[in-house]
Amino acid sequence: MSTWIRDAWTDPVKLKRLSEIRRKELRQAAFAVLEREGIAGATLEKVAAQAGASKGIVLHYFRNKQELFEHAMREANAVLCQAVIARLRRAHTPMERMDAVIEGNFEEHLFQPPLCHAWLSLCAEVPRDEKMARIQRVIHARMRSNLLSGLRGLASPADADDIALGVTALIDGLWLRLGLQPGSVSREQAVRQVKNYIAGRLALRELATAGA
Amino acid sequence: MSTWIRDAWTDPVKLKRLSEIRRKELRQAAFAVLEREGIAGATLEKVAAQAGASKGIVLHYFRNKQELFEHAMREANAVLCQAVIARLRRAHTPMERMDAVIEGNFEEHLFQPPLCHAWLSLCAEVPRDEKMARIQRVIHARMRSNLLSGLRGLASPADADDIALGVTALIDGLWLRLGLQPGSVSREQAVRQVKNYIAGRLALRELATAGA
DNA sequence: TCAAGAATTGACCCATGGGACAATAAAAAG
DNA sequence: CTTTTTATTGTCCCATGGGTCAATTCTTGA
Repeated sequence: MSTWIRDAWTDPVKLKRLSEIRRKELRQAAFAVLEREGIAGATLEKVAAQAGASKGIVLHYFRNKQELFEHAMREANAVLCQAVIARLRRAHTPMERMDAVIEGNFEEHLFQPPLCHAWLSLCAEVPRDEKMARIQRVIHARMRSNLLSGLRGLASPADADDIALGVTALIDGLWLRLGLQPGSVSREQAVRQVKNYIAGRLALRELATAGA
Repeated sequence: MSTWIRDAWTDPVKLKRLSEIRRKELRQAAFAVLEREGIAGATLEKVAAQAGASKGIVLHYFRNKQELFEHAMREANAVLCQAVIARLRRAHTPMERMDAVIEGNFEEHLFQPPLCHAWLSLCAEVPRDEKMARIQRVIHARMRSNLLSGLRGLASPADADDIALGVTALIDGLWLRLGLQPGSVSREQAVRQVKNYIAGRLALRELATAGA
């Protein structure tokens, strides 16, 4: 029997067939419930029902409610992340890398109110859940690093840092807008918005150096 | 005995002395609990305890939990709003108006993680609470209008609209960042970030018209 | 000073939710 | 074909939380 360790929540491969599949189903069910009910209304029974199973099974695979939703957060993040990664692979110039991040963050089928609602509910728990906070930090760090890999070719290190912060904030803000007022911002608008932000900041930079 | 009518939820005039004061205390207590516990952990008993009263009194003043937190949202918003209004009164040029909105949104004593956490929790409920959604729309509309009152003097109507959206999103995003990683963004950074965004967008505009 | 009405409390009810567990079905291993 | 593990269920328990209510204390206006 071979040995492998992938990561904490995708471990044994042989066991994966059943055990890991169930876990994934349950994570996804948890997320779906979150979309509909929010964190306050998300109950183990509802998650079980959503997955077509019994409440007992949920607690068989996850120590408790908290752990379940932490895994749901990882799951959701993984999906979001995948979209960006895929695009990054096709990007070569710095600008292409930026665009990959931007457009990956606003993929048509992801940039939707329900996903945003669930995400919001999870974010709202971050301050009280150290594990979630850690996940959140990782997400942000990766986002930042993806952006910097492009930005470093376009601006000074200090500016790159600053612009990266602005871009992440702007992206989050646009998602929030979508969640709070579905339909108030389209995918195209969002993408354009971020691209304009970057173009504007870079233009400022040019003006400053050229005009000086 | 003087008379006043403030607004819909501060109605009866004589009753205000006691009734309205308690209501305010309870709204604030509700908000304080939200800061600590999030929406999932916010219970009527905790709110009562926070206010130094009994659970019964909470339901004496508010029909139910939902209504209580809707009022808490109004309360919080009113505070935020006041900060901007005060600064707007002292602003006269378009640019000053923009700065008033920006700096008002990042006042030192308001731009703090706990406030942000509570706010996040409320936002997470918006999709399932029509009243909250309405409050949210009002908040956003006012913010937008405040921004446009300055922006109209600085850009074309279409650009003004677009920049206003960007600014609100950026502000929200910076708040979110603060909530998710306390200490990761200072008030000064936030203000600078938004001002740079505006400057950049306006610079783009100039380049486009000048270069054409 | 007294009556009407508000403020406030604590006890109570009931539904729900998280979690433990024993019992059973299904697989896997031998 | 057994034995041992794993999957899965349904039941049970208990704490908690929202909401009602009657009873009591306070205000206040006449």
